[in-house]
Amino acid sequence: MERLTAQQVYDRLVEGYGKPRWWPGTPYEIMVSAVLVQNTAWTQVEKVFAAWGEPEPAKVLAMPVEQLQETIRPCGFMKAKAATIRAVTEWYRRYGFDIEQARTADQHRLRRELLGLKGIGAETADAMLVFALHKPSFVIDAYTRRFLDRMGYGFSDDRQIRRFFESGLPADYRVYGWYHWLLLEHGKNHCRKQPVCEGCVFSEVCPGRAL
DNA sequence: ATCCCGCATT
DNA sequence: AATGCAGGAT
Repeated sequence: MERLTAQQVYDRLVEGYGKPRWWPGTPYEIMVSAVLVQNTAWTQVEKVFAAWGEPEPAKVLAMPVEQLQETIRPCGFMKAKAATIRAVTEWYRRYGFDIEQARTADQHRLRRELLGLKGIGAETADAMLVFALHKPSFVIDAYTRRFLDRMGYGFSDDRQIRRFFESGLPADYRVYGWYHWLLLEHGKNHCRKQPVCEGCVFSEVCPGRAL
């Protein structure tokens, strides 16, 4: 059975969901919200920023940890996430809190540095790389895995998934970011745990379809 | 595989 | 009362 290429999947997602959106906020907000949203609904992140305003890295480092914990409480895991936000902010300080300076660094070096921070796993690191640091490092999340699994690609680990996307697309961080947003939207609307296959743009080619 | 946390939804 | 949510660490 012939499977769609990464580019064909992308084109079909655009048909289904229209022009992709982008991760909202300033680069530092994006990095902070990437931590806050871990295993947490996006509405909780919005709640935190509505009360917090725009977070500034220098102020975060000057803030007592308990205050930071209280600020992010609605997102859960407050102790762990507060420590991670501090770690990310201290990492950012190495680049003078200057996103342009950080962007001049090598992509794989940045990825290794982020993965070295406690509380930053592959998914969060890649989200930061794409949306804040503008590096083409494909974000692989639970939605992505479930979609590919249902579509019958048969990938057994994230390395294979990464190769599928990164060798099948232009190395453009914008495409990676849009793609991630589209997969997220698809996972929320159709390719859920309990799939909603009516109206899915992949329904004729998906072996996992439930019709 | 299991536990971690807070909040919305059902 | 139970489940689920842009995960990560052990």
